[in-house]
Amino acid sequence: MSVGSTERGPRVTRPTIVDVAVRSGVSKSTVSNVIRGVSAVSPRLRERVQAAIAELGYRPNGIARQLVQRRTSTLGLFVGDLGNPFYGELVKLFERHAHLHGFTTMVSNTDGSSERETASVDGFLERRVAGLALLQSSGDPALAELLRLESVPAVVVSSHDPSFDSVGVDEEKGVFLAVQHLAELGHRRLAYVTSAYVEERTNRIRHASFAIACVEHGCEQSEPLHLDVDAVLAGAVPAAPEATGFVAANDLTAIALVEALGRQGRSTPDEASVVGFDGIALTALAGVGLTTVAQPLEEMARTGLQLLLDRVGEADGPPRNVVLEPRLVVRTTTGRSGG
Amino acid sequence: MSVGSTERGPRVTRPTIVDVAVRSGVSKSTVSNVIRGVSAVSPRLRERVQAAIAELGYRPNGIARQLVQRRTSTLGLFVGDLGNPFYGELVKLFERHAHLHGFTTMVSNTDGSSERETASVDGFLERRVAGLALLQSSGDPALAELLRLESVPAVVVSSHDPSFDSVGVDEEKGVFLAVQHLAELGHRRLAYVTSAYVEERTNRIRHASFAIACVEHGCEQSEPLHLDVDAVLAGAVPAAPEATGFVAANDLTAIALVEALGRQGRSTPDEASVVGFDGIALTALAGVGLTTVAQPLEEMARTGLQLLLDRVGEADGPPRNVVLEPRLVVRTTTGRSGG
DNA sequence: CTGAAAGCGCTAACAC
DNA sequence: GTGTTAGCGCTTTCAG
Repeated sequence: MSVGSTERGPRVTRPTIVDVAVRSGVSKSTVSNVIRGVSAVSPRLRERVQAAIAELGYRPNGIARQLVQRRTSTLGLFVGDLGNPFYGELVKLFERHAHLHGFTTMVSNTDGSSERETASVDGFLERRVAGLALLQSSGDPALAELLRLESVPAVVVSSHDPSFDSVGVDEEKGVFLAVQHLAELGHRRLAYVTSAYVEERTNRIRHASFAIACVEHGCEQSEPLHLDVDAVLAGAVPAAPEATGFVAANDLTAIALVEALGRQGRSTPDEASVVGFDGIALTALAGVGLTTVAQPLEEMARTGLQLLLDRVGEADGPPRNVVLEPRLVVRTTTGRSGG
Repeated sequence: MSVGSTERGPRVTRPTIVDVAVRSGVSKSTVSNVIRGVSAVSPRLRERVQAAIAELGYRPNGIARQLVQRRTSTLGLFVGDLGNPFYGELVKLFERHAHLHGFTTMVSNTDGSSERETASVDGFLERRVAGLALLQSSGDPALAELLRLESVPAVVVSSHDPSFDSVGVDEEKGVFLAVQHLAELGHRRLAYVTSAYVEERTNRIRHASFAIACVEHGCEQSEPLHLDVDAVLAGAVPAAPEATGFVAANDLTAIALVEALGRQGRSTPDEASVVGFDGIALTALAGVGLTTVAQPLEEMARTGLQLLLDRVGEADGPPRNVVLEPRLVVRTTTGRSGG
């Protein structure tokens, strides 16, 4: 028989539903009924129970509930780098919506490592999460295979994956907008720039889209550049291709590129134009003024959660892949070719 | 009697420890023993059990385990704004260390709202988190009172709170370094700048420290400025005091300030010098080159987790408050007064 | 070294 | 309406 402390305040063992039942002179079920607000309980009893709950400082044990219900209201989130404001913002929005639906989120920062991913999946699965959201993943096929095997609801957010439910922007369109913008400004020689801060699959599709868009706009493609962002942060001055227009795989890479070009004496937008991808709010500020292809973060988070909750709610059927529209935001890192 | 599916692959009901026991012809306890790796189990049985586990694709149910053990290995994290890279980075580091210690983290983004905080505490408490980390909090005394009442281990990270275990930087020292730097550059008229993106308690202490440091360095204080960062992001041109040196309450505010000053035709560092606080990596890039007071994030996360785990491990005693050293990072938003 | 049995705190039939 | 009962899947004495 559990006792708990009769007084509120620091306690060793928390009061249980039985304590509440005893104190209010009713059965466990009645207490349970008032807690859950189901099946009519007479006002008198309800009041007594609520009083006992307040006096005891009782809090339902969610663990026990989850065990008996054989389901949790916990979602597992994978993100590559929370230090990237794009993902920080995305996690924040996703968590906000999840909270609105009564779900709590567990976060795993994977640093893009598939070992870390796998380890976290194990943890999440043992904790019986209701579903998983991959805000950024290593793309390791073993992960997809594992999730399918375990048949846990999962959604890919901010990227595309035909084998999962997913929501992301129209990558081709986004890159197209960037190239079109540069072409209209008179740039004829363009270069694609990526870095370790870009998810590999995303990088591939953006790069491919870049190549296509260049052809469509009659632009010449320079050698693509793989920028070492950390080195730039540390003060290095990496070489960059001789293009006048640059399309970066994401904003983080773009601002590092602007910095790197600056150190070579190639200032934006006079000597070079740079377009980013993501739409990080910060990039609007402090001399950055990055021209970029913005993703509809809010809508992405909302849609991603919805897709996931649909699956959690047993929805069946083939994967649904939602494609959102990107938007070009012109600021000050792009200008007419040749000044 | 639970059955589960005998084949691996999509399943409705997962195999339990009983399924494993039956399949390997041993008792539940023996299976439990091999899972937990405790109490010597004969190699033969262990092998049989492990084979059954693999064949069934069995995964221990953490929920059941947590229930019977009456404790979880889950930590609750409060953060005001994950979109602020400072906190994104902090959460990432904290989660990393927690993971290393076998803990999983649940995140709640509070937007500094104490209602949201309270709602999340309820959720966390029902889920019986082992401990709570406040990476940023509204400072609402009701929250502190609630946590004390519930006697849940808690730690405040990146800020100070005598009523909790906490780890943060020496705020006075940090602001002192900023003011000293400006004074040495010949600035005699200084202004303190804050915004809605600064935790209130942190703001108060930094502002107070600023006042003291100004006196110590014989500087004049202009009217403090409360900057509307979102308005700046949206393109507004807010007025700023006539000082030549500015100390911002954090980096986000600082870069918005640099931008706002720029729009008034007061470029940094020529017409005005700005010092931030936090040390967000991004501020090193792309024309920002923010001079700032950097906080030792990694050490903060590590120490914070350690303090928390000590409490989770029943450690008793008065609150421990760890104070870390801030470091001035001079970049390009500060220069000699008058050019 | 292995197994049987008693719960952890709660929900969800099913009786009363 | 309200109480009784049988578990959810696991750990943990305690016998054998």
